[in-house]
Amino acid sequence: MANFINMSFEKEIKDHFGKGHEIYLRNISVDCVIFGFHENELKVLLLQAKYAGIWALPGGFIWKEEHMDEAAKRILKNRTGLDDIYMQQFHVFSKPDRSTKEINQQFLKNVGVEMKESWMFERFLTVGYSALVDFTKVESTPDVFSAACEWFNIQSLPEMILDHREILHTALQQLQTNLNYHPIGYNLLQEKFTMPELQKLYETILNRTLDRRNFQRKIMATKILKKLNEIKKGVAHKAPNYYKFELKQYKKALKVGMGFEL
Amino acid sequence: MANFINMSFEKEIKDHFGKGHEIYLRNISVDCVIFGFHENELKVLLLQAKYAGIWALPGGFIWKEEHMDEAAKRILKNRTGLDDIYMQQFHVFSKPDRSTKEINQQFLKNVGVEMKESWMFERFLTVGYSALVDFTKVESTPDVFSAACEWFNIQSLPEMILDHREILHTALQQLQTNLNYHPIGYNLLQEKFTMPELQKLYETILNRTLDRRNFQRKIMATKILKKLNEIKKGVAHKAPNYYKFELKQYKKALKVGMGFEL
DNA sequence: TATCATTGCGTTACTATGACACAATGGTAA
DNA sequence: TTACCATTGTGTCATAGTAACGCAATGATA
Repeated sequence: MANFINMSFEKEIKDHFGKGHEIYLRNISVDCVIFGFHENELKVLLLQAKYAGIWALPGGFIWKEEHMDEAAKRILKNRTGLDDIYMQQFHVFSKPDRSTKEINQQFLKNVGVEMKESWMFERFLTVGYSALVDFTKVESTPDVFSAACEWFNIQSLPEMILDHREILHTALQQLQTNLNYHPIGYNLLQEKFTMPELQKLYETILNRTLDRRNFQRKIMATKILKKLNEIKKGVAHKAPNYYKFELKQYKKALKVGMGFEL
Repeated sequence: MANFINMSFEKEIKDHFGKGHEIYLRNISVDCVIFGFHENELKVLLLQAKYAGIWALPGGFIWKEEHMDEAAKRILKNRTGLDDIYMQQFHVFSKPDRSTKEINQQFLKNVGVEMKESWMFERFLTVGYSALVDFTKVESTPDVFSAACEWFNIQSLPEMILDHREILHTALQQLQTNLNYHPIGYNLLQEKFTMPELQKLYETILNRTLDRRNFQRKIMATKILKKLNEIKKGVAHKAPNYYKFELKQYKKALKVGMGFEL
């Protein structure tokens, strides 16, 4: 009945539940809210728990000798294939009943593994990290506990485990707040893009419309954009110009702030 | 040689190092940056490690069934006697070398306790919390590991363990940033206060002077203050008016923001 | 060649902000 | 008693930033 792949999977699960505490810090996990932007919609990457159907944020644990930021980047890399993405911790979630004990026990039962004690049955604090990535560059890959890894529109989310809905909501709020003080878009858009595309990104995140002309004036005032000598083709109306980010100014604005409100 | 007090202390230490992991979450601690304001100076409350002389932020651990916010409040209460203070987590510090192993081993040696293994020798992530308290209401009390608990002027800090200097610095920066968007002073000042007093508080935190007249105009525009029908007496010049906070508006502004920059 | 949605650039009124002036106050010193 | 003075309360003004809106240019499509 058990084939090679299942044997390997079973061993992996046994190792993780039985010996994970030897390589990971205890009682702490990291959960990542990975935002993407596609077809004028803000998306978030979720994992579907095996045997359960319910969805969860991509998460993981911190190696005993690893910086937490590195753990978050490792998780991002494993789920999306992406490197070098700016990630930000935004909150620690610490309700006393944050335990996946029942879910994990059910999971082990379904897998056919018996285990009475496990570090995975204990309570976990989780540190929320957020990332903004290029939707088109992501090769979404489920982890060992998950059956699927998919993008969801922020407006139509599925049922999620524990407090993951709250974590996601907090990340979104923080993103909206930061929008006024920090530039955005470098990881979310293609290298060259038009002004209406950038504006749509802002409007989607803020969930409100912005005045086209004022938006352009303010963005250009920050000098984070360079107007390219190139025009979009094949549109049934006046063709918009292409822009790209001035990385130097962009990174400066990330630190110092933009100095205006939208 | 050992008297009753020392016996009790020794037992407490043995329990903490030997069995603390039975009641606390592992690998996580909480450190509190407690700000006070006195004589136009911004102060911070620090503990002096026994037998070492070096100083540290008041900190502690999270009970297995306790919300992290409650743990932070418990620590604040134990060090200051204060209840009902708004505390905010502001960052998680997670460098891989965050371990007090050597310090703790030296401490045990000084106390005369032998212990080869302890959860206290492991690496700790720490969650930074900040609080603003009324300097005059604080009854500072050292914890069991500390010889002293004292206020320090933010401008003249002593040597501090681990990354506590960095934690403090981060808290201060966050405080300065938040000042533009959230009201401050409710816990830091007496119930009634004058406009120059409030302005001094802002100036001290921001570390720059503000225009007296513009400051008044902006603060009053937020409606978080109520002008009292009372004037300060015994000053050798024009007597300033007293004000108090309108708690309802104040709390609203805490959530929504102030809507201006200083 | 006219149409049309959309873009690029510009204008105007209004509001918030920084800088500063001046009179009022009430204890202090001549 | 009176002049003095540091400090407070209130107001003004020039400027910069913001929201709201106008209009011509563009280029594929009908």
